[in-house]
Amino acid sequence: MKSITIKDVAKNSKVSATTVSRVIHGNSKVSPKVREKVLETIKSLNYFPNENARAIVNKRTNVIGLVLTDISNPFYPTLLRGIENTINKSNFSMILCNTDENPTKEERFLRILLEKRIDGLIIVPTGPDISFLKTFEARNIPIVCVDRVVRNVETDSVVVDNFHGAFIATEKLIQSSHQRIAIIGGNKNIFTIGERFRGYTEALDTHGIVTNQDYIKMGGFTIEDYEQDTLNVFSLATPPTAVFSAGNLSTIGIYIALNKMKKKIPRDVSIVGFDDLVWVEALTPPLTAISQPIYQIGATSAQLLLQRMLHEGPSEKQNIMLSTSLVIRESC
Amino acid sequence: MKSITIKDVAKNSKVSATTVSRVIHGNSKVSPKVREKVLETIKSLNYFPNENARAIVNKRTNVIGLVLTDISNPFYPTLLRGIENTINKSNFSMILCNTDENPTKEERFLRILLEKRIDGLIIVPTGPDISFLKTFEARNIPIVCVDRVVRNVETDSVVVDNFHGAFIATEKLIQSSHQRIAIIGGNKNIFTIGERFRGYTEALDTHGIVTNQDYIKMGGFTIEDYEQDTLNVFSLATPPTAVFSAGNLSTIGIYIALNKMKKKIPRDVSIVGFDDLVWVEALTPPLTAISQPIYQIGATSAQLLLQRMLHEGPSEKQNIMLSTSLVIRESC
DNA sequence: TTGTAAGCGTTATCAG
DNA sequence: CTGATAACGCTTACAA
Repeated sequence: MKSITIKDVAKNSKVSATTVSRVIHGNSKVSPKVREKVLETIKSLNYFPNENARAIVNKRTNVIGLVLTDISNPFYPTLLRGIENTINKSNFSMILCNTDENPTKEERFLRILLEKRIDGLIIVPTGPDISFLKTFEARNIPIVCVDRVVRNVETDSVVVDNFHGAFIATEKLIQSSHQRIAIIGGNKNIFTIGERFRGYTEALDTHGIVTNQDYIKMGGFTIEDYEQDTLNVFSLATPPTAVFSAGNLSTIGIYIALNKMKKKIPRDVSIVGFDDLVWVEALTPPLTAISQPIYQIGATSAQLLLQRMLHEGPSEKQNIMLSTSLVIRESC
Repeated sequence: MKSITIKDVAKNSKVSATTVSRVIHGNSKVSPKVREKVLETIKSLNYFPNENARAIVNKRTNVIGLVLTDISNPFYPTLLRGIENTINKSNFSMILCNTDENPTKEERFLRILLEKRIDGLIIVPTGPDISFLKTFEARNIPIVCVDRVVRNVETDSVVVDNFHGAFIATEKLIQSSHQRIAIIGGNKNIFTIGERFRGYTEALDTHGIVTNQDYIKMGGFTIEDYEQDTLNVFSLATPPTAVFSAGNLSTIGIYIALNKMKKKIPRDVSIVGFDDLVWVEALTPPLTAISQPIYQIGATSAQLLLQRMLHEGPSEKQNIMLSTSLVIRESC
């Protein structure tokens, strides 16, 4: 099954491969007649240039890698669209990899991406030290960290002010005169979650509320975990009167548990959640939530990456922090 | 900035490039000593083979294309994971493209994927006639259609029994002694939605209920559309007593609208929805829903594609239809 | 077991 | 404006 190459087009058009190549990208001068003819046979032969061959001579693949933890987390699809819509304008494609927070998987993916010679990388790193990124750096392949940062190599980055978001979320609860405020969320070792936990603690501190260790349920992973955490914390002798949900999955678990316990929101329990996703408005009552500019996070990181890949923009690394806002609904 | 190539490794190991090549994929015989030496210098030079160069000689990229409408639709992330986890085992990577139901975008992506010489394609086609797929077919690039099918080329496919799912959903409502049943959903021209609409109609027919055109709100696109549709249909002089939500976005709109109208579910209105996503259980009350084996749809299509790419399995195209099930909760 | 040389599909250089 | 020719990084006969 011989594939049609530029030579076939050349032969059929009675010109050289060079000429065909020229009409294809259209930079160089080619006589109108010849161009016409070539275009014609390209069509008739149904010829499509081989990007891999191109890549090897141009040292450029027009592909970027997107490495994130799990596209199933409702945060990511919007992020991805922000990235994709931005890079598409410059004709880049994207290879997607899900690490599931597993550094081994992550390294394997990075290796594959490197071998495919991607032009740039956008990554939500599993941890603060990704040694393989050194290899990218050494080859001058631009890296943008999103949502989390890395400390062993200097990269551009786009994150959100998780600390402040959590702070105002917790403060909102305090201002609604709550004193016994629980926090339910995932693993604190994850950068964003750690920041949110800090924000929660700081808000309590600022308002002179002593943190009750029993009200801290950090370390869940699945919705079921969060559901159980909620059940547990509200079964305490002195249960909290409010809860800050540090992530979107925990919000689901909390609502499920509270529904099962027949607790009315906000009468019995107030809630503020992190992440304002489409379905939180369908909850009863609609969730008061911290909203992140998710799409924009994606678009911004893609812009940063494009700048680097096209060698535009400043040479110093940029570290952008976008801000969050509180969307008040009826759960608090 | 010269990149390190196989020749550098060869030179530094005092062997030929051929030998290096051999130790890299490990098929051919190489003396242990030489192998050792080569491996060593590969490490010390931090050499990584160039997959593009490889691709051009092997006529194989180890990349597949995944073309879907919009990863933001909560149906897709799970589908994607089913695909990814399956192809990763065979060391394939995936380029993701979102068409937004736009045939022009779709064609552009397909062209790009073709030029990148992907080994296989998984696609949720925007419509029933995607002419560009002919080009893939002509080049023997395997295609698997997911969730929807195409009629102008023969492909493997994996779909779900949308008709039957909608049928039993509607029937469930009827069996709860509803007669005035509305349907709210997206554009009927989309294969899956059309099938669901058929299922709804057929169920009514079967049970001798005449369909009331006023109860049919098909054509929404955004959550706001569905919210408005709900508002409208329940403002009718003789409003329905139940509603079948033909998609997950419509479910969100319906709950929002019903909440606003202070309608109690299921006391005032019963609901059955299509798609059993994680958050439907957090709704009040939890949604009775048609569940699709989303992950499995993905995994199955990836398996089909792998078979073709590795030239295993039967030569006749396979058209697989997976079944749905009704998950009963409290909204009906 | 190892190496030489040709070839994969492009593009860039340099003459003409 | 057009065409040889070399080069990109790798693999695979074919020889040795």
